[in-house]
Amino acid sequence: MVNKGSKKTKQAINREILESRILRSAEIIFAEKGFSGASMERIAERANISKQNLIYYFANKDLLYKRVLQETLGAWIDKLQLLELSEADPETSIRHYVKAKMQLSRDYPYGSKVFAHEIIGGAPVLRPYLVSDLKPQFERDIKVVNSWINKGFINKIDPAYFFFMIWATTQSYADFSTQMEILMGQSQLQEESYSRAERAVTELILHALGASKK
Amino acid sequence: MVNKGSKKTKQAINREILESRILRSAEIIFAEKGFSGASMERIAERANISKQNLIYYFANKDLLYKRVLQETLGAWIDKLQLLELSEADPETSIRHYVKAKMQLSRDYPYGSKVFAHEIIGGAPVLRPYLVSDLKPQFERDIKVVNSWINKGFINKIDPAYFFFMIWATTQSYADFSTQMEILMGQSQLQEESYSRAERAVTELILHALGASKK
DNA sequence: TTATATTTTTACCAGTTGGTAAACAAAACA
DNA sequence: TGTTTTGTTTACCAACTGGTAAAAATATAA
Repeated sequence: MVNKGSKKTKQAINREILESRILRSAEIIFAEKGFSGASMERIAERANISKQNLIYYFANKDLLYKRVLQETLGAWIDKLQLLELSEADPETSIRHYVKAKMQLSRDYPYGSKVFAHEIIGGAPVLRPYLVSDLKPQFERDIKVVNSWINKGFINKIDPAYFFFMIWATTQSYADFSTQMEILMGQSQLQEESYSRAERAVTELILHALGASKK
Repeated sequence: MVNKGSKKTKQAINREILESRILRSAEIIFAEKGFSGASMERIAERANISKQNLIYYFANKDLLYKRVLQETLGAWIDKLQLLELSEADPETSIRHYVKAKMQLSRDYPYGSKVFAHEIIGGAPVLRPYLVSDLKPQFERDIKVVNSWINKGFINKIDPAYFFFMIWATTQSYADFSTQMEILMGQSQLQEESYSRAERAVTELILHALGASKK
């Protein structure tokens, strides 16, 4: 009882910490094994608690999975809505957009992988969110790019293909990192290598659109 | 006994037909549910045989999974080795390369998805093949692209990023078809829509490289 | 301190699943 | 035709897994 104010009790704080520790563990296990391959036992193990204790915080696996997906999608939408494509300046807009997407791949590699598994599997859980959240945003962005085309700022190509290319390219740095590491002979994509990739991808995309000033 | 020659018995023929029917079923189920989520029961069901009968043809699930991956990777390598990037003519080479990759996405969407699940999950099974088969091919192709750069035919960018972009973009038409269908409001990517995508992707990539003659 | 709410542990189970063993059926061979 | 090889079905099970029930422990409030 009580505690109507804003002060958080020790319990509430610990709860938050533990919940986010669980979510991070779940993210990694789901990314590695997919929904079915991830066991509650292993997720709990990774979070250093018992399986039953995990179930105390997240009543069932579906719920935990949804939370992981929501957190990822939330982070993406937050970051990408901020930058609002500007009608006036394609190059700057695209630079920011690509940079933000690349940073998301770097900062949330596991969430990205869980998302990828989900979509590849037909989006059984995420479909409603894609329709209600992503689609409207997508349609707004399409309009902006169309205005660029009409003003002759960039090449004349259906904007949908343009976005698909950006998404695929940037997300592949999270989703297919394993393949990249094997091919480039690195144990992991280091910080420096990541910013080099960011620059390369940005230039490739600017050229693809014909938005580069050079 | 006997049958040292090349004539195939009815049994052998039926066996081949049934095995490929099983592999097609397995491909679809693995694509949809991932390795762990795919049950032998459901794969058998889809192939219209009993689970035990399935096990008669493929002794265990790991073996079946490996076969599905091998068939896909085999088809890819077959198609892509054929086209051998030509040192002389970047534009034609790239057009063929992109076209081949897009056709693979269209013709083997399920295999592509199984492959994606596998890589995203850390390539536990495919890693050796990536090292022994894909990496050497990759390194040969890198050299060709480098020669283009040195001759000033295309923009100066690390070829690795270039290939990652092509792969990500083309494969996304198989792997993320669900997302694309939701965003473009289509029940499936139709034939016509696919060839439009092929043209768009080709132009985007040619521009990205600065290999377009226009 | 005592009562209450929260958290953790212990014990357990029903459903699913990959796989084995063996009986049974059908085709190919001699 | 009888025999052997190949293919299919039936019966079954051990291991794993998500989840329930409830007891035990710990922290918070009065």
